[in-house]
Amino acid sequence: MPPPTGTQAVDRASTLLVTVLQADRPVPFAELAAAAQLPKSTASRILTSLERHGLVRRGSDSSIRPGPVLARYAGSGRADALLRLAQPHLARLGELTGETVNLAVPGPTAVDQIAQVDSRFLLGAVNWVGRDVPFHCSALGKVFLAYGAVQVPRGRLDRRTDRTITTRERLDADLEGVRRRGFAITDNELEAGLIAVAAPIADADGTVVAAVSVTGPSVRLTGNRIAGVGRLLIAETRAISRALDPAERPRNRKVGVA
Amino acid sequence: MPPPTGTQAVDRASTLLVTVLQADRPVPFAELAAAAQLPKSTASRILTSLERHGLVRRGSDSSIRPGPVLARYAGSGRADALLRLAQPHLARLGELTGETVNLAVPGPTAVDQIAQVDSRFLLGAVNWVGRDVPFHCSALGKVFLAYGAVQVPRGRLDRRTDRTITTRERLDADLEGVRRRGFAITDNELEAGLIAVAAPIADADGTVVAAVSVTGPSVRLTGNRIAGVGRLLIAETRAISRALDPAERPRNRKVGVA
DNA sequence: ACATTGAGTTCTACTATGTGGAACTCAGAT
DNA sequence: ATCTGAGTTCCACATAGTAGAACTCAATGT
Repeated sequence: MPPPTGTQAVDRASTLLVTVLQADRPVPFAELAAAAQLPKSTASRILTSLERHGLVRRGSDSSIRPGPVLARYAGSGRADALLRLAQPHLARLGELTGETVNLAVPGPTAVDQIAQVDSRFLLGAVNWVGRDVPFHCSALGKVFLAYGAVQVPRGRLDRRTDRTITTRERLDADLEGVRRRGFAITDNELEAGLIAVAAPIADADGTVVAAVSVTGPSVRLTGNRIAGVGRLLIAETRAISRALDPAERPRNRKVGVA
Repeated sequence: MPPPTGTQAVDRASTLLVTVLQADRPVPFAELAAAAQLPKSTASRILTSLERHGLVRRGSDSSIRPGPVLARYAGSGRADALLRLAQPHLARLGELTGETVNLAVPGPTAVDQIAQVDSRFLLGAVNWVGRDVPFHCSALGKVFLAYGAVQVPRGRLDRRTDRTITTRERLDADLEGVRRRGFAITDNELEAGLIAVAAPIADADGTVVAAVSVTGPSVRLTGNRIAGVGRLLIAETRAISRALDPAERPRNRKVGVA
């Protein structure tokens, strides 16, 4: 199912930009064009536009890196308050559990990861930036579903393992459980051997805007340990929600035409 | 002179994205479309694409804010090393001079501002994010010209005041002076009553990649004070260049196709 | 010194793609 | 219940983007 609505050029530009942003160092032009599967002429043209707007910068060796507009944005403060506020809490969860901790927000069609604290163990969840994690079979996704941050996707519920929930009724029942408990669990539903627990972060209005998860292998995250992790998660996510409260109001200041 | 090379859609998308990044809070959709001078249908379509790629996010009230990809980029470290390293030095320059301090990189056609420390006085340079500051009549621009970070623009040299340098010969002479002194000066050349002093930041190879300026009104930045500011600038920019050195090497790690 | 290769930009003819007005939907006001 | 405003979807048209080929420039080899 390719993009339903027509915007090829912008999609391509976005792909290029995202690739540059996710690479951890300047991306050589050729590699970038290849990664985006674009003929070099097209890639060149699009990058010229992005450069004009300061979104990318070409080094003297003509490798591509994030541009001044992004540096400025990243540098000074207004970068998502969420991450700054959440960071210490994520770190603490990492300390306490030793497992992989993730912060995510609801994307249009899948869970969007924002930050990750890596597991202390050798066997742990790898970094999944850019992977497509569906709502119905991830702990983070279930949190978003349970608290109405996203709608249950139309169409068939993808089966990822033999334990994946694929019917609406069973999913609804599970989500009810999430709301009762205050945290969501996925137990071998996304990938065999993988267990995750997640709890919601709400803004001042009580709207769920993000979620935090703890993920590990089923050999470590067993029975009652899950309940304990759940309790920790609730404590930390509540703290984050509280921290989020007083901020996030002002909507003054008009946008200039430059 | 509209964009010479053809890329309307990407230009429009960039404008939208930049606007969102520069606003200090979520931008209401209508305002955004207006700022970019786009019919709402077009704006909507483009934003849908940007959202698909996680570059923007639409709040429940459908105001637009930077998306998870940007939050992630901003949040975790790889945001321009330059700014992080320079920040304390800029702050110190602000302390010592009391004047407006700017960090900038060479853009394709003009000086690209990255960060600013505001003047302690009431009369000082305002924030000029997004303004078009030409190379030949700004201190920062002259630094880039003098050290070959950009070429002297073809075509007529724009006259901004009666003291603006508009001939190649006089500009070359001035740039020679910049190289001799180690810092550049603009005295009433960009705007009446405005004086700026700037010095270069070089990377490990000695290539000039950025510059720092101190800007103030001619009533305060007089004669010998300029020399003193120049000396301060050189000291701090040297320190930044040195700090920049050991980093910025690794160009391993391939870019995945996601 | 001259040919060779490779990386990136510019050119150009073709048509696929993006455009924007109008119609539509939805939510909140009156 | 009707209106108003905000945003999304639709659709016929032509503008704007596409990709191959030609071109430029630099680096490398003989």
